[in-house]
Order: sequence, then C-alpha cells, then structure tokens
Amino acid sequence: MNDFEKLAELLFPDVNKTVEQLEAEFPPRALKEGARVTRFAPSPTGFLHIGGLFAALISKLNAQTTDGVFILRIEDTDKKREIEDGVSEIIKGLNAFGVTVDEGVIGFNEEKGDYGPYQQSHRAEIYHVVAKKLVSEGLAYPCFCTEDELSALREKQETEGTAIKGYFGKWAKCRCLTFDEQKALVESGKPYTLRLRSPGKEDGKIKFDDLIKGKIEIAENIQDVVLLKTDGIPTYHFAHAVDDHFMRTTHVIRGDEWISSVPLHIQLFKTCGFRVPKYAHISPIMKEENGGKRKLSKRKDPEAAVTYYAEQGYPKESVIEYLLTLANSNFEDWRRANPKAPQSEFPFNLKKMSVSGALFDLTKLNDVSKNVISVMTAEQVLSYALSWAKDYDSELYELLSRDPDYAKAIFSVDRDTPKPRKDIAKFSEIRSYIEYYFDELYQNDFSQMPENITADMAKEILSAYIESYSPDDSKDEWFNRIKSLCEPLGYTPNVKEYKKNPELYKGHVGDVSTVIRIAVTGRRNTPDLYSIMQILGEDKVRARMKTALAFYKA
RNA sequence: GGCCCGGUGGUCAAGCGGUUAAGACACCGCCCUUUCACGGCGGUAACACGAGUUCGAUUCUCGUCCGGGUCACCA
Repeated sequence: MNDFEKLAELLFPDVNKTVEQLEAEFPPRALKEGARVTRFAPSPTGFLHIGGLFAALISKLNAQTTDGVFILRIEDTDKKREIEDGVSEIIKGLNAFGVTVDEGVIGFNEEKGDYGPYQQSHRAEIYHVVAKKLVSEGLAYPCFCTEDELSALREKQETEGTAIKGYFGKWAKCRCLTFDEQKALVESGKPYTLRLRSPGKEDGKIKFDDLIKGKIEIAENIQDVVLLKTDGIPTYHFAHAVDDHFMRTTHVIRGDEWISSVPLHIQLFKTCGFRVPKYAHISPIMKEENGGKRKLSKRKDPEAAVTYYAEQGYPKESVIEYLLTLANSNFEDWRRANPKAPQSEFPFNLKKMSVSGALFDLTKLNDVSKNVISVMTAEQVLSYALSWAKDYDSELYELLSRDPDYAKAIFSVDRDTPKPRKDIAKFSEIRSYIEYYFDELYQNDFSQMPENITADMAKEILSAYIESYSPDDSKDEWFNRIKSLCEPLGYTPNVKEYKKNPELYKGHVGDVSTVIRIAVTGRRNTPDLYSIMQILGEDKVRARMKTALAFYKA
C-alpha cells in the first residue's frame, strides 16, 4: 500500500464501496440514440425564481423533444440556504406550471427513478466513494488550513499583487504535506477539507463548445478547490461532477453565472475519470431600472417569484407561452401557424436560444396571455376563474360556483367565434370584468354618460325602451327595436347619416344603445349587449332600467 | 482590477459580406363597427463609437465605450 492509499484508508475507513461498484449500480441509460438526459438542480430555498422556471422549462423541453429524461435533483449541501419545506415549495412551483419531472424528487422524502437518491444530502456515501478513490490516486488531499489562515493568504496575495489569487501551486501549503504529517494532524482531530490536487497549468487554456454561447476559451483551472467541506459534505462543484455522472446526465443546462467555473468542472469530470457532459448556459432574465438592466431580484421585484403569476391569476399556459417566446424567437411564428396546438408540440431548439439576457416584459406577457385565454373554451375559462378565485377571492368564488351555467354563459359571450375577444389577461382582472352580471357586485353608476347625452335625453330614451323591450327577441329583432326607437326621438339609426349631417339629429343609434348599456350594466363599454341582456334575464334587466330611470328623473 | 460573455427601434428579436434592415409587443392614425374588443390597412422608431480588411460592411478583425457574469469550506 502506498502513501496515497494509506491516506485514503485513514480518511475514509468506513468506505468500502468502489467507484466500479457505483458504475455498475448506475449503469449508462438504455435510451435511443440522441436522447438527452437533463436536470434542474435548485437549492431548497423555497423560492422558485422565474429564471429557475425558465431553466427548468428549457431542460425539460430538451429531454422531451429527444425522448430523454428530465430529472429534478435537490442541491441541499448548504444548510444555510435551506428553509423548512423548501423542497415542496419548489416542486409545487414547477408543477403549477406543468413543468413536471420524469425522475427525481417528487415530494417530501419522495422520489422516483433508479439513479437516486436525488437529494444531495442523501448521497454522502457516493461522494465519499469517489473522494476516496481520488485520494488513493493522489488526486486529492486533506487541507488543514483554517479560515483565518486562508484569509491571511488572500491578504498576502493582495499586497504582493500576485497575478492569480487563491489556493494553488506554492500557496497551497497543505498540498505537499507528507503522509506522516497528515496522519498526525488527522489523528489529532484537526478539522480538514478535502482539496483537489489540480493538474492545471498556469498558462493553460481550455476550449469548450457551449450549446448556447458557442465556442469559449478560458484559462484552465489551477485552483486546488475544496471538494469536501470540513463536515464531509461536498461543495457544489464536486457534487455536480459526481451526480451528473452517475445520473448519466448528458446535457447540463443552467444559468450563465456558471460559465466561469466550467474549466473547473471539466477538470473535475476528467480527473474523476468521468465523461464530460455537454453544457448550455442560459442568460438571465433581466429587468429594466433607470435605463439600465439588472437581474430580476428576489428582494426587489415581486415578479421574480413564480408565485406572483399564480397570485395574479395568469394561466400556467400563458407564463410558459411567454417564456417560450423568449426562448425561441420562432415560437411566435409557429404559434400563428398553429393557434390551438398544445405547447408540447413546438419543436424546441436549443441552438435558437438567445445569447444575451432578455428584459422581462409584463406588457408582452399580458398580450400573450390574452391570446392564450381567447382560444380557451368557456368551460376552461370558468374552471381557471374558479380555481383562481377559490384561493384569492372567496366572494367571487361563491358567486361563480352558485350557478355554473350562468357563470359559463358569461364566459361564452363573443367567445366561440372566428374573432374571439381578447380582454382577459389574468384572472385577478376578472372581477371587474364581469361584475355587472351580479347584483352583489354591480355598481349603480349612471353618471358616466357621454357629454352629448343629457339626463333628460337618457330619461326619454329609457322610458321608450322599457315600453318596447321584449326579452324573447332574436338578436336582429332586438337591434331593430332599438333602431325603431331612434327616429321618433330625434336620433338616426344610421351612423353614417349622422356623420354627414350631425346638425339634423340629437344623436345616432350608438347613443341610444349607450344609454341602455349604462342602465343595464353600469358602464359605457361592454361586450355584446344583446348577449348580456339574455344572460341577465328579463327581471334583472327591467329592474336595472327602472333604477336608472329613477336616477335620471331625480 | 484579472478573466469570460454580450451590445440591431422603447421591449423581444430575424439577419450570417451586397436586403427598401423581417416579424411580434407597445405607441399613433385610418377603416370596420350600436360601445368596447377583435380584425384589416398604414405610420413613428434601430445596426453603440472609432479604425482597419474589402469593390462593398449590421455582418469579418482590432481598439474604445457601455452592460452583464465571475473570482468562497454559497449554490
């Protein structure tokens, strides 16, 4: 047994498994040629960032379009970041937007798949097996430096103005400890981290091909980075290499803040004897502020949290649809050609991802969402409205569920037509949109008449209309009735005629309709009035007109 | 500061040496129209700057500027 092997035994006396055994335990996946295995690997902070959702979506799409596998792995190697039930929050967030996983963590202490465990805190043994192997081959060593020593080192490098800073080469004082020294220190109980003995050279360069950013050349890693912290838990870097190898990840898709550690990661994969996965780095979603761009901030921007969209009542398809427009610019063309096709049919292409970070545009989201909702059926809209209201507006929920047919009729107005209305972007708007259908919500505001219509005129029109109103009219009969009211009262049924000779009339049929509209709905602008009156029914219509009439008489 | 990435209208973006520099959102105007919305038509608006290379640069090279990222026992 050489010194390295002796050291490995000293450091990991309880580790008996070998890397070979792990390889057998987690064999390469039997997937078809070209299938991609991707993963989303958040920390359980309980906060799902819209950028995280975006990355997860892209990863899922990559797996889905290649008949691969999409994994959810939880990176809980830092207890400081973790919050109670953080895992559930993340999963809930993902599921709320339909980004479901094929494999990995699916609930509290619940997972599926043969490549687990999928929570890093449960994988200690696996990391230690690999670590032991590295030590036995002289590729990693224990470092007994304290935090104070490390910061002293940093200061020294600072004052000396060394070109490269950090723990490497001659600065790495634990690198060259003899076995006897190491043994004494370990046996004395001194805490230690495990560091990589980096094979990198100071002037070395590494090239790699990022699937989104293209070819990148950076200095190779020379730092003897920490692999295992003093508590034996791996750092992100080490866990990344071990996990993505044994989970047989083919494509690592993540935020571009990781780009600068790619040289380290490649080095790690290689020194562990693992095949290097393909990398794709996504630019962050930004926000505009004072003319500048910055990353969407968890603290400052409510829209950074995925929960914001649920609270606002955006359908999940809307958020995904918008994210897709950011991801692949040809998505909108595809959508125009396939207005009703499910999003899963879009041929997503990683190569078409934008290289630079996009500003998140809520206005555009609203537009996208209006389109999404406009092609839904009334049943779908109602079911979304109900599920939103259930959580966020109990009064509205009550009213909508009281008479489902009535509620469905409301959402059917102007819907199933070649040119459906597009006025709902999110369900938090819906209350004001439909309030006049419910006496409980409806505001008797008759004072908002256009300036050209006086109270006397309104009174006159309403009185006449109440006499003539017939609830069983067809739409044509209904409108003809309104038109026939016009001439006796001094209005013209013909708008063009009015525009030609405005001085001959008090107004046109539009004005007459407006008076009725305001009486019935309390507002100047609504969808098709005939439909609204049909839904409201004779009793409500008459009651409202009477109330309005009383108002104008007063 | 070192290293890396980026910079086309207000926003998202096509573009791969020769284009009237697409399209979408937003905005404005007109048309359609009983209101609103939808829809249709039209409009305002862009290649960060400076040098090269070239017959010709938004496209290629270099520099400047600006923006972003990263330099931990955090991920």
